[in-house]
Amino acid sequence: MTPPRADASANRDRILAAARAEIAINAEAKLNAIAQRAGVGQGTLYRHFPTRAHLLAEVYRTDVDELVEAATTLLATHEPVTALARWFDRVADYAQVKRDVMAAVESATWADLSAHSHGPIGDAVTRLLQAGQFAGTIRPDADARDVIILITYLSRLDAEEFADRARHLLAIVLDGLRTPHR
Amino acid sequence: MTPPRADASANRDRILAAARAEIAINAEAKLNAIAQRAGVGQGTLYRHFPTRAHLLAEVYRTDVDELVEAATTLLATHEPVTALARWFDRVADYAQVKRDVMAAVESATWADLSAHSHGPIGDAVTRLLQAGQFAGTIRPDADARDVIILITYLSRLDAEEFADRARHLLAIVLDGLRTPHR
DNA sequence: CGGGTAAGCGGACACCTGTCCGCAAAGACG
DNA sequence: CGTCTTTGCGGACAGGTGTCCGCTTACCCG
Repeated sequence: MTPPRADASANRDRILAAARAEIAINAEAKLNAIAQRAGVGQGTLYRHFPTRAHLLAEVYRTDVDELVEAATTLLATHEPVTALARWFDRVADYAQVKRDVMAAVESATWADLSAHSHGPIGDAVTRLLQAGQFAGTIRPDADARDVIILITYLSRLDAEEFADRARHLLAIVLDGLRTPHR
Repeated sequence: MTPPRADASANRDRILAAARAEIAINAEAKLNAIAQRAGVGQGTLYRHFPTRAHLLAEVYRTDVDELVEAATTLLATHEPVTALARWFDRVADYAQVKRDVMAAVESATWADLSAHSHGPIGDAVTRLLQAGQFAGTIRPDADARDVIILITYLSRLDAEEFADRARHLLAIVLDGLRTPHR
């Protein structure tokens, strides 16, 4: 864990800036183009962000943080299940505007998973679920990973289908997460 | 809609045979290798099956048909919700053994969707849902496409996670599809 | 059976993602 | 300030998917 070299972190920043700029123009920018714009080689880009998703995760980090924070706020002001429902709405909002946020979320949690942690998003979801489980309104056997898996379909819907179905699907998932009453 | 040329359909068959053979050895065979084994060019393969998924859909057609048939059988012998639950089990079985069956299912329904039909799988799911909706046990606003979307995550779980979570996730989805009781 | 035409062939090619490795230069240390 | 180590650079390359287009050949028709 030695501190990073000066040029390395400078490059990292330049890559992120270039990625943000490039993605603003075209959501599915080629990694080549980003590297070129940042004035670094391909290898450099890939060393800093081993996969496209890692890069996205960092680019959208602010948005991801906002989602995490929203979970806390919602929990403070609503019943757990309602908080979860609202949080889903929030997720849908993000996913609609920038489809890639979902990919970022997914990749963020994935990356963290192998490190035996859930990562910030996972923790947020865990808090939401546990509150509901404590109140008895969320099924006890559901965990954050379940939720992440079930909502990542959002990133694969095209714009039209998203508009038609996203919230509806989230409602189904939400009902599935409630405590079975029968 | 002119009938296909003789060599064309012969090639189609050869490609399918080659694909089956190649996939039996290695589930993620390169399309190149399949084309080569079939003795046709890349272009030919891609013309017949524009994408990997289309090819898989055809390769696993028998399995897909079996799933479709299972829906009918289950409906005849069980309550609708139970039938759906059992059918989910069946899907999980297939998905576990051959991960690609799910991709095939997905692509099959996708391809059919653009043709404004649901395709065989979609129809099977529709029958299951409608029976439950008629009985009042499945939420009236759920349709086949919802189910397809929600269960295609199965194809993206790795073997370990599949074993841990697949059925559990299907149970959550199933509960979400029940009529909300509150 | 011979000629015309369009369907179909097949492989070269474009394009992306991700890897590898020889080289440069950053920073520690005397 | 010089030298050594070691981090980091960058671009060539491998490997894969899907496209394109000039040539072939099956099939219709006279």
